[in-house]
Amino acid sequence: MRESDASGKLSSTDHFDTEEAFLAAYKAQDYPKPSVTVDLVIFTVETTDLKVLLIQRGGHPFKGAWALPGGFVLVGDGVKDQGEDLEEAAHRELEEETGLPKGSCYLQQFATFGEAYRDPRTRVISVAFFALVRSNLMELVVAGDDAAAASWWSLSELGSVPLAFDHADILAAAVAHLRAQIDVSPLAFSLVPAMFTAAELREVFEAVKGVPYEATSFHRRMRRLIADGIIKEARGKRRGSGRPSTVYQFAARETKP
Amino acid sequence: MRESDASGKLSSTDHFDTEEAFLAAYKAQDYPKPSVTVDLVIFTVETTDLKVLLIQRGGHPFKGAWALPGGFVLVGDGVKDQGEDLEEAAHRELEEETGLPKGSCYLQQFATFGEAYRDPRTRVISVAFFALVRSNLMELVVAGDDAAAASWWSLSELGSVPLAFDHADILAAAVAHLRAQIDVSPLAFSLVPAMFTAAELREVFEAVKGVPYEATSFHRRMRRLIADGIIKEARGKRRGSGRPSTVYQFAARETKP
DNA sequence: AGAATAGTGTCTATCAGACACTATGCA
DNA sequence: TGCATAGTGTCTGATAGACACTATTCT
Repeated sequence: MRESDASGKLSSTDHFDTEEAFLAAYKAQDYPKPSVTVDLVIFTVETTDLKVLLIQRGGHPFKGAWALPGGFVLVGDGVKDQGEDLEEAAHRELEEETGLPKGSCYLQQFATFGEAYRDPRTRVISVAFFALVRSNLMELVVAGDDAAAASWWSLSELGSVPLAFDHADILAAAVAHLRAQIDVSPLAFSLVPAMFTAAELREVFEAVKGVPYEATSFHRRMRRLIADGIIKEARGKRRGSGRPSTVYQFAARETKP
Repeated sequence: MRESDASGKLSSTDHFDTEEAFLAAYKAQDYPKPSVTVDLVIFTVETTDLKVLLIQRGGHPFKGAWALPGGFVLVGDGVKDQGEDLEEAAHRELEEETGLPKGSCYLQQFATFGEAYRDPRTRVISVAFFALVRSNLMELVVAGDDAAAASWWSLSELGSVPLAFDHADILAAAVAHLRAQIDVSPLAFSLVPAMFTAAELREVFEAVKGVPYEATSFHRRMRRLIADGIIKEARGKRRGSGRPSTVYQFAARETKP
């Protein structure tokens, strides 16, 4: 079956001697293709709560329902111009929906959702990304150039809100990925401001994992992060209602002397 | 931009009162769409070596080069018939390429590769899966109904073999996912026969991680797996050139009494 | 008996939770 | 001085590596 035009390769090509000759003669066939979108699960942490940005749909289907931001991957004409990379599409949608420019947020693909009939209109395959917005940037998020409303939702209050399409599944998968990765990756540093205290970093872990962390064990963790060169102390102290706290910064950029 | 037909939603829909009315009137638009394929990284472990199944391409582009098995996702007409799920497509390709029926192998999506120009012909977005073949089933793998050669390659010998398309990247990502997940998931039990010894399971970990494991610590791990109800002892002993070894089996199906 | 493989006991190092304790600011 | 928050010291329990030791089969 693979060698047939319908499911194997794009066309019968064995009679071309060189790859150049083949490509020059190649014409894209017109078999049915799915639409491909990127969907974004945009996270932030505010007051020990993990929050996600949703938009309210203005049109059918699922008119009025809340949904993940997203949009189509632009593929050009598919031959001379193959369009934008998936990451480019995700960054473009992130900026369109939130106003946050590329580079201000961590963005990572985590799964692809392509079940038949997940969109009632036509076959749509959606590559899902999660974005991490530092808590101090959360305020800057505007509704985008979209007429629809955009707002931050706590995960806890989302239990009773039906989301459009299979977006509840996508959101659940994103949370699972974030929870699994935060202990073995520097993801947490993308959810705190560039300068942060031990308590702020701990609150990020608590919000993501949904369980309290021992402040004392967490200080040990901070000391190990310093010993390993992952973070370092920054100048100054953060003053609050008690003893001023040490301020840290992520050190990954300075590890190369 | 999202509200325009080209990049926002599939069509302007705000003038429909109900979702049913909208769907009845909906016609798929004809914007450029990418081709979508599934690619398979099929792993097995033989004699402490992690191996992957590759096929040799019979046509351009990359004629003669070794590549991951894969093929197009069938999407029907995209409206009344939206075609097969991504997992179905992966299972279908696995059976076509190896003769291994659905259910005999573990299959999991791990990433999607959609960079522009990764296929010189046209825009192709590929959802990558890895499959785990039990070592005792490895022999049953036939070349499939494809004329091209299929053979198992050790990861170590693949360093000098250039793969087609971006398949070297896909393979590297698959190995990274497998390595990261094997310690925190039951994946290893899909790489050994249904009945296995401690040494066989240990060899799977060694092959996947690429480092030797202490046999003594590994026995402790077996005892904990039994205590946690993950595995259980099977009847009989495996006889070899030394003391016969205990035989174990995965217990996940029997945890519910 | 000796080789070969399976499996245990025990010491040690590492790390997390628990909790008592000290440190340093503010009102 | 009392309160609030930051941060340390230390005990305990769980787990991995190292290694000496025992167990069971084959030749």
